[in-house]
Amino acid sequence: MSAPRGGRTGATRSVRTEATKQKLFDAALRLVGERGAAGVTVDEIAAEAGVAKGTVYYNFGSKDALVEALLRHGVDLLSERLRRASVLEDPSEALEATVDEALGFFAEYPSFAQLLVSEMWRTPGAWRETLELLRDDIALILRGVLDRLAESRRLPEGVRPATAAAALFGTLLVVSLDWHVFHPERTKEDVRESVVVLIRGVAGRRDC
Amino acid sequence: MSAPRGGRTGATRSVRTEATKQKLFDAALRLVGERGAAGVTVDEIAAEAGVAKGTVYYNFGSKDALVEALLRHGVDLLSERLRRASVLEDPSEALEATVDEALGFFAEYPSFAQLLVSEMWRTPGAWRETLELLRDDIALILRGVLDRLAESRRLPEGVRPATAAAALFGTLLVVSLDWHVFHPERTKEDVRESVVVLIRGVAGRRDC
DNA sequence: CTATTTGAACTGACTGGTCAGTACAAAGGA
DNA sequence: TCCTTTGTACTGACCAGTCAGTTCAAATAG
Repeated sequence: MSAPRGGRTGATRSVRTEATKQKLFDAALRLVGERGAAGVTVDEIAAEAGVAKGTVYYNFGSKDALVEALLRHGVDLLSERLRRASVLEDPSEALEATVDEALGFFAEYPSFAQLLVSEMWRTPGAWRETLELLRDDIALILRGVLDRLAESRRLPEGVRPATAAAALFGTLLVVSLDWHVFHPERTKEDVRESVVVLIRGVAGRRDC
Repeated sequence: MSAPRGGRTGATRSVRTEATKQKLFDAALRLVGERGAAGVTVDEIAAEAGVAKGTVYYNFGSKDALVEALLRHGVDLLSERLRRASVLEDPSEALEATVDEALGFFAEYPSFAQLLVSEMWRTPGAWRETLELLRDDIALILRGVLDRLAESRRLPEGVRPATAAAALFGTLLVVSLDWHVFHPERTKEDVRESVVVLIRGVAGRRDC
């Protein structure tokens, strides 16, 4: 993750800092995901991380900056995984692998899904700019898969990849959240299977 | 919409009150949708509605109660419209009409879509119970359409209506929000068309 | 090898401001 | 007459951000 700050001693510097930042990330993600950025106090985050309040400001400068770092970090992780899955040779396989990665990621970091869904479409918002970037990042990856799918005629005539990408993202996000919040008893395989079957319906091999 | 508070005098009660409540709903919906419930003050809502702060408390009792009323009111409106569309004779037509209504509703009340998306999957949350009810309300309607679709073999083998319902809701919500927030230049017809085409892909007539 | 210095990392009490909710006297309206 | 609204003033809790001071590991000096 982010390189050590401009320090001169280059070497092992900031092993401590990096650990602290990680603790703060974990704590902040959990709390902010559950109760929203505005619903959590810096004191709570610090307490949850087992760190003094000043440390938050030492490391991130402000509450907003902490949340922004959280968003970037999470999306970087997600897009990395999606990107890797999305380049599989066969477009259909790539789509399924991408869906798989997204579900896996949201299952692994449900709080991030909550944070994302609750901040992504806020209109003025402290993170407009960042969020726009992040959105484009994900959208581009999904569009890539869908474009290739369209090229090999595996998408119904007339479907716009851009719309399909938004729809796919919405589906993945909402299915994951619904699973986590309202049906935690369902297994990952079960959810995965339902979504994949569903998506094959629209983007399956056209072999009938 | 929601009946006057436990009033005794039944009759013409609250013509004025109803107007005041409506002004508060409109103002609160706009502000809360944009900045989130925690990001808006009661003073702002009162000012936006052109009403004294005390009036908010006279009519709703608390900020939380106001937001809860807002959620209920909005979902009542939405589910009413969806329900009406969902009972069309032909399942495919019912699905398309339902999609149409949902997109229309979210286009008409984008702030409600924002409020919903940012509160729906919050885990402890002041409105857990209410939101759970609301979610079931919508989910049931969508499931109804999809079940009928499955009965008439227009859904791919193995698709679970419950998952499909969540997916559909996620698609509608996210496509609407993306349209409103990131692509406001697109026309309603254009968006509608792309979604309908997309959905026909998975739930179209199996006539190949 | 021991003593001293340096500075990044961290601490937590404190401040200034914000905001939900209350109080209440004085209208206005049916 | 009673229900509703207004406007203003107030309270008490809460909270983002600050800052003077502490800790400690590594660098430097003797």
